Amino acid sequence: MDIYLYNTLTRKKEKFVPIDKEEVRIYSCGPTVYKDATIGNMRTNIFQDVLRRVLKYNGYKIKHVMNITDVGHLVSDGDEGEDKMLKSAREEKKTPLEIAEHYTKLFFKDLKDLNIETPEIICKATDHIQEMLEYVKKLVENGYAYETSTAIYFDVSKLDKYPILSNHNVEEQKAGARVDVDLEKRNPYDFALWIKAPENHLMKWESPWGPSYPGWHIECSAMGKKYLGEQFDIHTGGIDLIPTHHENEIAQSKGACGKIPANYWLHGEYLLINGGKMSKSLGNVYLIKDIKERGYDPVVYKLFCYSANYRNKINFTWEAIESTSKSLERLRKGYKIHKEGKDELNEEDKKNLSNIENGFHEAINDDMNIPLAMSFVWSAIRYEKKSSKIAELLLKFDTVLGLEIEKEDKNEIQIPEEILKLVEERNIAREEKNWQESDRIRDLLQEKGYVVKDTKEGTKICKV
RNA sequence: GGCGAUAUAGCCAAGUGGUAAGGCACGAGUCUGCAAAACUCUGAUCCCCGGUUCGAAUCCGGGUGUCGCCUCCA
Repeated sequence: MDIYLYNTLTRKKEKFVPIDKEEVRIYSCGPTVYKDATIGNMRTNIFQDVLRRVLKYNGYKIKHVMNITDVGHLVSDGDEGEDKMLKSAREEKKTPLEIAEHYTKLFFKDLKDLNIETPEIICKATDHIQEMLEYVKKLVENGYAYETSTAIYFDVSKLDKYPILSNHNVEEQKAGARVDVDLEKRNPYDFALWIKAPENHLMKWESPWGPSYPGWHIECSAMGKKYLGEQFDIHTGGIDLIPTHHENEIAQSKGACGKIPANYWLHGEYLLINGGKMSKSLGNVYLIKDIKERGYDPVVYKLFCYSANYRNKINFTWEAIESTSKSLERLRKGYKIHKEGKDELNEEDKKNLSNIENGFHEAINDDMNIPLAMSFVWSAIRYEKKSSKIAELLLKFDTVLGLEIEKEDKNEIQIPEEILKLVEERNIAREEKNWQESDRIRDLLQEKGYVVKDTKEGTKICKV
């Protein structure tokens, strides 16, 4: 079955044809490890993970590279300002290395919590200084870069076309150019490839231009080329990377190798908080940690992201998380019921299930239409006959969704002795039809944070 | 000001020419001593106006609203 992906380069949904028939090569722009990753960042990681899983579902092998930016990402893209790593190091009174290690660790913890697969290759910018330097030298040799008193700049006017991903008009922007113009820059859109380090700069390396450090965009070009070659299949990132980072990455590749590095450019839309932007000043920046602290399985957040297409904005509210939490619980329970189901499936059932499977496959192959795919998952869950065959199908779907559908409800385990004793007392009262006493104990349990459910299989208890 | 996105039931949302997937909530029912849970059932003609068409949520034109980017940001 063909796969279709929306390509930012052409602004169209295109049939996906990999360079290599068996292995798909993907590059994803990873985190700048100077602060906590937000749930917004994680939305992008979730979409990238779904992409991997969909490709695998279709039988492809994956070679997926993700970078860790631990140097070179400046506070301002005007190439003024401080390196983000250094700023955090100063503020937290740690070394840049400590900062990077700390936040890298937290980042991978989030990925694990969300059941996101780790890319095959994780590469740190600071481990590839030589590759980046070579890349810059190449750009200078090819006539695409020039030196100023502060940095080596990329000359965008040397390209046949500069903004090719985004539509902004360079000429018009020039007219309204900002005040803090670097007079040594030839064009307003020229960006720094390599930056000369001031005297006391913490992170710097020897180079033909003296002690210096890389610009933000060069790492992805250099590492992408090293691990995936001059041209690979898919490049992903958040939508905000389109006008600066990815535009500049393409510029660099065209200058150094004469080609656009990836055939398909996929971008994940933003997550909104209560209908607006997530920002520190509004105090609405949430982390995966916050979701856990409210007692939700982090995977709930992942399922929440599945309610909309990755190319549409999605609005985060705690109400939505609560609603999604119920959905996840029902999915997992539904799976369990099928797993233990003993119904025989006839030809008719097999045909129905085959239709569900096809519908799911078509949906995920259509530019990862997960919301539509989920409707087929629900059809399987709610299928009237209960059979382990359906459970197997659900597990197959979960290789794409990664919802840990087979995970048992934690609440049914680990109930304290004291609580179990009260439940026992209540059951005795119920047997004696002493409803007053049994209801009293039920209220007491409620106060202690537990809810009882009297099912046919006996009384069950779980945390509120 | 420039660029872009979006407007579908109470909420989230799929659907881009043939009479509206799915999830959550609400309501009804089954079950239960009651309750909860579970299960079943139930709801929209698609922002407004005009046009194209046998036929439009879906195409075209105009309008209105919301949001994002253009400075760092996934």
